[in-house]
Amino acid sequence: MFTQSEENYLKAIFQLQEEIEGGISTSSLSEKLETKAASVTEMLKRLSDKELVDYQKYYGVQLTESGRKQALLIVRKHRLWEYFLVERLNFNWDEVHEVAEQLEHIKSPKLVEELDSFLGRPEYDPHGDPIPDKHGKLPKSPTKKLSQLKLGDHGICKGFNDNSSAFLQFLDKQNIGLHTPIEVLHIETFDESMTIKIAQREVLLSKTATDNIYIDNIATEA
Amino acid sequence: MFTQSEENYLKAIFQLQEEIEGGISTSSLSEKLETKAASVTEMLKRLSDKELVDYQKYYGVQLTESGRKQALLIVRKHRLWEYFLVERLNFNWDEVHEVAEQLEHIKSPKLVEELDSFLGRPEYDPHGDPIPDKHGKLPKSPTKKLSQLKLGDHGICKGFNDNSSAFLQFLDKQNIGLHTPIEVLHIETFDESMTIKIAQREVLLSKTATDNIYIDNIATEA
DNA sequence: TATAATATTTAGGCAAACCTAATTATTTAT
DNA sequence: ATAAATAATTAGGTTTGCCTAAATATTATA
Repeated sequence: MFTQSEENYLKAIFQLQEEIEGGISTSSLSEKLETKAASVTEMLKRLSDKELVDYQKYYGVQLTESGRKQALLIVRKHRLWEYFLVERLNFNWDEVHEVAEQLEHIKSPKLVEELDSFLGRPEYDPHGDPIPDKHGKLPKSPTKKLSQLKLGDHGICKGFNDNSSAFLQFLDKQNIGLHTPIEVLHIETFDESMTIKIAQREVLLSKTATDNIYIDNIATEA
Repeated sequence: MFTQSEENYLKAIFQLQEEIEGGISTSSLSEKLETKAASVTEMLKRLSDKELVDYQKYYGVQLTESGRKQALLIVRKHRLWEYFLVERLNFNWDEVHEVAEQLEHIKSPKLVEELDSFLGRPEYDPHGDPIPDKHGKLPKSPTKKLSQLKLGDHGICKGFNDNSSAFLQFLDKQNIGLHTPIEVLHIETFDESMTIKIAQREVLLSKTATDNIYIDNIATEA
C-alpha cells in the first residue's frame, strides 16, 4: 500500500509526463504539488526505493511500469468519483475537484469496480477527461485542440485541459460546457485569438483558452 | 479541521460513552483503537488542548459539547456511506465496515448533505444503527436487546451492536438479518442462553449473542 | 571557457502519531 | 493500613512529510 502523499506524487508525475517528454524536473513537481523542492527530492528517493520511479539525481524522474499502473488507478478513481459527484449528487463540474482529490485515496478494489458499474462504466469524466478502465486502458481521447480548428470549422466540446476553478468558471460564464457545439467565426492573425459561435452568441477566446479546450471536429464548411 | 487520527479518537470516545457511564479510561480506548496506552495519553492531551474533550489525568475523558458534535458528524458520515455501499453498490452488510472507516473522513459538507438526500435521508444504516441528522439528532432507536425479551415474546431484528466480521457472518449463517422476525421459545436459566424461532427453524443463542441483537418488540403471548 | 545564475540536493529541524521502557499513581487484597 | 498488582503517565525513539538554509551541480551568459 502507498501513502496519500506517495499517491499524490505518482499522479503528479503521471500528469506531467502527459505534457512533457523526458524526465520530470524536481521544480515542476514542487510547483504542481505546492511544496518545496527539498521535499520533492526526499520523496523521489523514497519512491525510487520502492521502484515506483526511475530517478537520476539532477536529471529528473519517470514512472516505472509499476508506478504508472498505480498512477492510472488513482486517475481512474479520481475521475469516477468526479462523474459520481456531478451525475448523481448535483455537484457542478467546477466544484468536484477538491472532493475527488480526497476520494481518490480510498482503498478498496471492490468499491472502484462497483462504483464503475453503478455509474454505467462511463468513458469520460465531467471535464471530458478519459477514465482508465480497470486494466489502465484509456479510451481514445478527443485529440484536437480548439486552437487547431480552421475558419468555419464546426465541433463539439469534449474536454478541458486546465482544471483551475478560474478557467472552469470562465467557461461556465460563457456557456461553454461539455457537448456544447461551437463554430469558428474568425481567427485573429496577430495573437491567434478566436471568435466562436456558441448558442447564437459570439465569444472571443484567447490562444491560451483555445489551447485548453478539446474538440470533436464534426465538419468543415465547403 | 481535524486529523483522521483525532477523528478516530473522538468516534471511539463517543461509542464508549454510549456503553459506559462516567469517564472513559485510557485502557479502554487503547483496546478499542488497537494502540498502546502511551499513545492514547498523548492524543488525549492534544484533544484536551483543542477543547474537544475534558481530560483529567488518571481519571479518564469525556467529550465536550464541541467534541460530541464532531463525533456525531463522523458517525453520520460512516453510516450514510455504509447505507450507500449496501443499497447502491451491492456490498454485503458484513463487508462495508472497513471501507466506511475510510470514507467517514472525507471532508465536504456538501458531499454529506447531497449523499443523504440522494439516499432518501435514511434513518438507519444496514446494521440497524441510527443515522444522526445534519444537526446531530438521532431518530429514536430500537432500545430493547434480545436478551431482555421474555419467553413467548415476538420481535423484529432492528440492529446489532457488535460489528465484527465474525459475529456478522455468524448471524448470516443463522439467517438472522435486519427485519427478521423472531420468537423466544426457551430461556436457559443457568447461562441465559436463548432458543429462538427464525423462519421455521430453532436456533440457540448465547447471552453474548442476545446482548448484541436489538429488537423491536411486537407482542407478547397471552 | 570562466563566471554568474539557476536548479537540485544535503543537512538539520519540526510536528503528528506511533512505539518501548521506566516511573508514578491508583486500586485491590491481605 | 500497607504491600502487591494494575493502570496511567513520562521520557526518549522512530517514521513520514514537510520546512529553511547551506552546499553543490548544472546551465546560461559574457
